[in-house]
Amino acid sequence: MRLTEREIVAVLRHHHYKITPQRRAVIQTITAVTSHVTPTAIHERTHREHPNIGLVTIYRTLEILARLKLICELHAGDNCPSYTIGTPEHHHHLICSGCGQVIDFTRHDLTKLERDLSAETGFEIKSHVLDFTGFCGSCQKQKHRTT
Amino acid sequence: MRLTEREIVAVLRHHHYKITPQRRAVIQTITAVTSHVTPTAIHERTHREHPNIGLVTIYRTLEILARLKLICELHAGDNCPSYTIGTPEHHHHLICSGCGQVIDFTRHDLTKLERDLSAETGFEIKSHVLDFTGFCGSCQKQKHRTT
DNA sequence: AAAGTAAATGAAAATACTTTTCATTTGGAT
DNA sequence: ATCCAAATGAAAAGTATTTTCATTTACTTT
Ligand SMILES: [Mn+2]
Ligand SMILES: [Mn+2]
Ligand SMILES: [Zn+2]
Ligand SMILES: [Zn+2]
Repeated sequence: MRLTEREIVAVLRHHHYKITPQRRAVIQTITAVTSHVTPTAIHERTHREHPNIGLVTIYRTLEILARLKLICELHAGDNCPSYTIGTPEHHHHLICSGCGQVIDFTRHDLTKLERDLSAETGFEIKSHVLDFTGFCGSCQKQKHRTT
Repeated sequence: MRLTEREIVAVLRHHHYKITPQRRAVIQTITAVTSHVTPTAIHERTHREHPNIGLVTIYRTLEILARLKLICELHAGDNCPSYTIGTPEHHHHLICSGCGQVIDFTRHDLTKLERDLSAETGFEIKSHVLDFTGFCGSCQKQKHRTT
């Protein structure tokens, strides 16, 4: 269900963005990683293979990918600075406050609520965010330990 | 339905926080304002009456109030830097991308979904965020204007 | 009422994150 | 092969937030 590097590149081409080695490298990093990661983390990973890619390029590339909805931007309560991942289709999140892991889920349809709210308030609703926060199994155990 | 300065002060007392003039001032500002505002905006407003309150104190006070769930922290997509307001009880948001206005609503119960997710993933779910984004009535009109 | 003390404050410095600027390079069209 | 707008990266600038630490103060204990 996740987009491949190929597909992402195709979308960029279609929007007349140039396919540079740097952009390819960022896309590779993102598609390779399964978790939500920060711009800095993406830079570090990409930097390994591509030693002189600048952090600025990471920011610029992420901005494009996010605008085209090719990646998912996450603003989680605590570690807010916008997070991203390689799962583009609409989904919701389950975030562990302990270890930071993020589980995506697609369950739950909010279109009815959306329609009702729209009718009541006159808003034209474009999108929504539904994120749950808590503690994953192993983080719960850790909390109960004395050491 | 919103907490009063009195009530907030009482909760702080109950948690053994000292009631300083600075904290009172911040609480006054927040309870007086009906919209979500940034730490800097809170500082500016509070500063008028209390000319030498430091921005640090605003941050520190907001952190306490948020932890005690006395204010609502908002991380909206675009203007992320954590926003706050004086409506403490659990609610959801309708955010206008045009003018930044935020409407709170309490409708929609997510406890069933929460229970299901918890059972499936083993997560102990503590809270959730449900925010809708779009354009309010007047911002839609503005978009359609030619000037 | 006075004293004592841990908590709170604010100025300044440190840190962190993100955007802007601009000279140089380069992808892809012609 | 040539051309040029788009892209890049180093550096600087702009913001946001946290830490440090000397000083003050709210509140408890006399
Ligand atoms: Mn996601
Ligand atoms: Mn709110
Ligand atoms: Zn965890
Ligand atoms: Zn609006």
